[in-house]
Amino acid sequence: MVADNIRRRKWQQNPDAVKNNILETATAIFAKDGFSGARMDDIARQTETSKRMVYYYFTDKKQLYITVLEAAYAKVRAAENELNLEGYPAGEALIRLIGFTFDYHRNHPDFVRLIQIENIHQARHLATSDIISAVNLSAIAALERLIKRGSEAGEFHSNNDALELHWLITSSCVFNITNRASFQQLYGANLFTDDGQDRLKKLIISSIMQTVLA
Amino acid sequence: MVADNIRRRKWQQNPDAVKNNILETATAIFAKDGFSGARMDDIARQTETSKRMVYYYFTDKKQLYITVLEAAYAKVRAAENELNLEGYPAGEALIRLIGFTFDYHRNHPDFVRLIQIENIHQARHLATSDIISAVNLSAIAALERLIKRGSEAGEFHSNNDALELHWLITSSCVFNITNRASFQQLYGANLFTDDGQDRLKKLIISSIMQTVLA
Amino acid sequence: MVADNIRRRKWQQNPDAVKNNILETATAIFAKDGFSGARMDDIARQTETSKRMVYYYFTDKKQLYITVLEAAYAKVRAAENELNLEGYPAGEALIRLIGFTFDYHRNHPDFVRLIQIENIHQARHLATSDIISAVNLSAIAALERLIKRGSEAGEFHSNNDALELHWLITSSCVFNITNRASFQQLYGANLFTDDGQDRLKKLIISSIMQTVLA
Amino acid sequence: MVADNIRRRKWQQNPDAVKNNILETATAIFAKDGFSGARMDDIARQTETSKRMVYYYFTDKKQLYITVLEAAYAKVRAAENELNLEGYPAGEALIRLIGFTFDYHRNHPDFVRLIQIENIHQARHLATSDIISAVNLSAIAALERLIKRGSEAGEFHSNNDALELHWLITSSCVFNITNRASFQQLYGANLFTDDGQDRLKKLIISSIMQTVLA
DNA sequence: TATGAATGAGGCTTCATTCAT
DNA sequence: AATGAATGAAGCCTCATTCAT
Repeated sequence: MVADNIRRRKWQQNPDAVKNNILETATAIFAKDGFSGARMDDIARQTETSKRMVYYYFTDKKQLYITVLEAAYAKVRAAENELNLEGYPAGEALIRLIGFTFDYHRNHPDFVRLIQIENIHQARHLATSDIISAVNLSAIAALERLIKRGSEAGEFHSNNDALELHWLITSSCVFNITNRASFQQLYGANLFTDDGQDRLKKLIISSIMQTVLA
Repeated sequence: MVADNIRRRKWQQNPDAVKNNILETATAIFAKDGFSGARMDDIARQTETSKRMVYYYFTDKKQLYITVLEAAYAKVRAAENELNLEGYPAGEALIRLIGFTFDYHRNHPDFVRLIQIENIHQARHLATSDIISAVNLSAIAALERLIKRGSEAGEFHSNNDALELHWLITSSCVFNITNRASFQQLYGANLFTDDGQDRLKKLIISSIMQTVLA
Repeated sequence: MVADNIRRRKWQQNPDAVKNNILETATAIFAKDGFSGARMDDIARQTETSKRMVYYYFTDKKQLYITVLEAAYAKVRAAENELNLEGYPAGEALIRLIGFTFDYHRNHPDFVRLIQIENIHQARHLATSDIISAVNLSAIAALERLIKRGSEAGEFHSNNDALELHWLITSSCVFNITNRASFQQLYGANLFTDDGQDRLKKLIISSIMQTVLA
Repeated sequence: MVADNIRRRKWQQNPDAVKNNILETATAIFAKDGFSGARMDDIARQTETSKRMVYYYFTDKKQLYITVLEAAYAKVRAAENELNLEGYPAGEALIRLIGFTFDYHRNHPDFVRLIQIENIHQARHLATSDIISAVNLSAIAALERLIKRGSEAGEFHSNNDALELHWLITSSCVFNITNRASFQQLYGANLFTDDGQDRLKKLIISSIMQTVLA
């Protein structure tokens, strides 16, 4: 606002700042309006640069969208790495992982919405991104190690499947965000207050832990 | 050409058939491409009538979309009524309900996708539809009765909340459809074969039943 | 100019007139500016309809260009059919053919320019048009029959090749138009007055006839 | 990277090399895509320098194009000087000139294509170039001397006009290149094999010599 | 009720060029 | 002499919708 021109200058010759600024704006708008619904003009306008710059750095709408998607996934990985599941007994580690997953999705609704949008488009863009596969496979691998640890320690029963478990955990955590609007519309806001969310988190943890434990 | 004309004439006598035809086509296309992604031209072309008729009967894109949504919800209600949960002991009834919910979503992916799309648009259109609220509230009421029965019979513990339970059941069943594309893309198709789906269904049932049972 | 609205109405519901109007305008502009140089906006503006109509009937710039090209070729065929070479002794028929070719190109500079443009683009669009091949092969066939007649009558020597002859005739007639601008620029306008053109026509006829005659 | 820097430095010491490099690249691209079709970005990218240098040395697209055109013409002049027609009897000299013209155009398709492009743009840029006129007038002068020699020697008849003859020779030689793409597309590649080209060259020589000789 | 023709507004993208260093 | 970043103007095309019959 203050001295728009000066701010412009600041961007100039600072490609990464410009790119990040565009990416953040685009993330919000794609998450809000979907791929087709998003307008390149809107994105550009909410950016601190020009429409031309969006194309300069991201080529076209589709590339921009893919980059947004990749950046969102990269952020999850970063967060997951900080969890340090290896430092806890398997049971506790799993509880932490479920809690983290629940919270992460809750705190990053844009990320969840992007995946949802991607699914509506048959995950066509995911297909072309190596980065994204990598992120996710590493998450499964971590869970596999965790399960193995739990089984060997006698904490977990021996039939747990990492992918299925991941699916089960993710399903509720994702749904919690993706269908919040329709749920709230139909049944009121009770489940989405802080209290309600705590109850749901405990519900998920309890139902999953009982399934996993020996 | 002649055959074509005859078919055309058939429509002319039968407005409801025309409307249904348009509605079915629109359902498929909205489910496939989302609201913004769907093209009125595509819908009209895949219809057995003309574009003008689509507007004649449904006014504009938004109205058409809302009608599609309402029609989808109406179909669920019809299906649920056939379940007759009252005829079984509470535990068995709940297992049947979860199984039904899983299967129903699986068999009606377009319905699920429409709700997803609706959520991406903040359930704005749902808000305007009375039909839809009604359908859902009756589902919760049925579940409440079931839980009460289970508690009274000593089968279920006494702290189960119908809405939370509905949320938990629905979450996995919906996610199973909505995020199938991205899951498959990232982790392969194993979970989505008939076998894989059976395993997931059992997983949900088991995790939920252990949470509910006394 | 007079009652623009009324004229608009006249177009309405008269697709062929609209299409022809667009095609003529587009022919002139593509001939003048080349494919890349031509502006869809210019074409639309010089049309008696709107830009939207151009796309409605011709899909995109490329399709419009191809249609223009095909229409131009179709016109040549129509003209050639009126020549009735069969009605003259071979020698005279050939002289008429050369003269016609010279005059036709001279009178249809847009046609020639279109072919030139097409050549600059490596005749890529010609490749996709069946219509155009057909037109041209029939021209060669006619020349072949003419040569055969001339040989059998002893008028022509027996080694004439239709395709080579066609090439030789066409080369000068085409060049006369395509390189007129640069020639005139460099050597003045003398060759392109009516007199000059008559001299050139005679020169071509004489040089070719001497080559063909026995 | 290191090697790249070294190469860059080499240019820095050698402006003419940079200019030539740009000019050659630009020649090829203008010849391939026409004026409007050529992209400054493409030219710059295929260059061994940067886009900025293109503008630094050649101001803008139009100037670059004109310079390309002039450079192409300059090269023809150099070639023609090596012909030394004066050393042969007029008839033989003319045959050599036709052959040379045919071959030269065939060996310099880019040059021919540039002129073609120039003609499509009404030779507007040629108009502004003194260099180019000079080149061409000297060609006519040489032919004039040749004809005069032939007439005086009784080899040629006395009505030959240098400009018309130049036009006749050039027409086929130019057309051979400019319309090769469309010809090949429509009638196959036979005329453009080495054999085919020899036959065409002989055809031109024969048809022209018969016209010129006494 | 039905239809092919028509359309304004707005979408995405690309161009030649210039700026700050 | 050299460069990567930046840009306004203009290009092509598509959308939901309406009109005349």
